[in-house]
Amino acid sequence: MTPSPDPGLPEQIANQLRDRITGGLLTPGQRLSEAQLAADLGISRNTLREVFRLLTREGLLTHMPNRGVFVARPSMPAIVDIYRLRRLIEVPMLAQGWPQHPAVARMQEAVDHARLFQAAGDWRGVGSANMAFHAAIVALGDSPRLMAFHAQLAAELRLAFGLLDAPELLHGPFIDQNAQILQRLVTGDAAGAAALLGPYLDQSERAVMLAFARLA
Amino acid sequence: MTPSPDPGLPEQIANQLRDRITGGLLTPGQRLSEAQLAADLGISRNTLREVFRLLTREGLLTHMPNRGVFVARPSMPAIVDIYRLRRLIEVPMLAQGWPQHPAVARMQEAVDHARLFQAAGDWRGVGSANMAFHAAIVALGDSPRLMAFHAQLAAELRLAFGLLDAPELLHGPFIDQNAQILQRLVTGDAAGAAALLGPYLDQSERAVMLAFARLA
DNA sequence: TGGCCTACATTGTTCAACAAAATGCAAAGA
DNA sequence: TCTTTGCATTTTGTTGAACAATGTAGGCCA
Repeated sequence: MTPSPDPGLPEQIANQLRDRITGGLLTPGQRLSEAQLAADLGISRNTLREVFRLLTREGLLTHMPNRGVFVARPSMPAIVDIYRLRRLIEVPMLAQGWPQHPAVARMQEAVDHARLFQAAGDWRGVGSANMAFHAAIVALGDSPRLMAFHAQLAAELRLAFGLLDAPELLHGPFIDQNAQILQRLVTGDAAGAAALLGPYLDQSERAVMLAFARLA
Repeated sequence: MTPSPDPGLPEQIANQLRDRITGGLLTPGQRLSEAQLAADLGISRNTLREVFRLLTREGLLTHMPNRGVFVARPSMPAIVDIYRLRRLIEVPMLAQGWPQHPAVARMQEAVDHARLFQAAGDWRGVGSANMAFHAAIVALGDSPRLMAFHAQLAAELRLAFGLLDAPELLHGPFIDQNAQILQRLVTGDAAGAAALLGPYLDQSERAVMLAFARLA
């Protein structure tokens, strides 16, 4: 996601925490104590603070002044917002996509990986491959800023996925749809591909909302 | 911009630095020494580091590992990218705008302020009012994430404005166009307003590019 | 029981120190 | 003279401890 020519320690720790959060080890709403977590991770409080800033900017943590940081709690409005923005971003980028673009290879790769993960029953892997597919769609647009923004949305969405069960319903139906979109794109029918993507995202949003409603 | 219920010290310092940068006190490409700047601002190195993280995320500073932070140098591709994203964001938000939305009042306010600043010959003020107008357009969409993203783009663009001369050419022509867009919106013609905005942004981009080319 | 007040715990910020990395300079060699 | 190697210096990266400021919890008193 990030081009990351920066093997800085805070970024490494941020990756660890990201995995813990999206992996469900940290439950949403949970408070993260600076002192204790710093000791757990073997880093200083100051460095951990920098990590918190990073993840807060990404929407994975919520920072309340003088009260501490908490694992973000995905809300219904947040999910609606994220899907609206995904439509706003991904559909035009796909529509102006061009078959020889390097990102197309990454789309193909994502489709293949998703199939492999599906065969192995690893639904979390399928979800990651799915997200990689959509990141590649945005990459078609060659806008570094838009890619970074979309990556943020994806991270926040993964947080929501993490606490939902029924991963098969969330990710399964989209493996073949991804393949269809990719096929239209490589045959030069970018408009047709984009036309598929809108309903695709609607369907995905409905699935998430349903699983989310079952929670509350 | 930021709802900012956080009067945190780093944010305050960040505002100061933002002003210094967009105000042209710091020249692009200039390196900022942690120790010296911390002493100048009367804060600790650690806190300054946090400020650097903030402004780096906003695109105003560039951070090179183990080398320090530098004032970002606006590039031609960056400007092209920013304007493309502004079109992608602002036009749809305006098109789905609705006359009773609270943000409309902020658009009106921005138009009025721009006129006042123009009368006073304060072109930098006009530029700020202009940006407030466009921020209000995005606010029509009621997406907090999109507003934050757009604010980032605006900050980066202000950096480019700061080092360009001819502010009258950059900001002057758009005062009346803002008023026209607003008028169409309040009369319920959101589509017409959006139709004006596209060419408007094209014209603005051309003006920036021209001034920028004169620099190099 | 309900509201206030005090003690405690946590965050916000600073300071001083050391390790790691990059920069600049100077000397040695071709 | 030009290049290259190595060293000293400077700057960043990270740590740990300290203190102030704020929020929280529990007990006390009416």
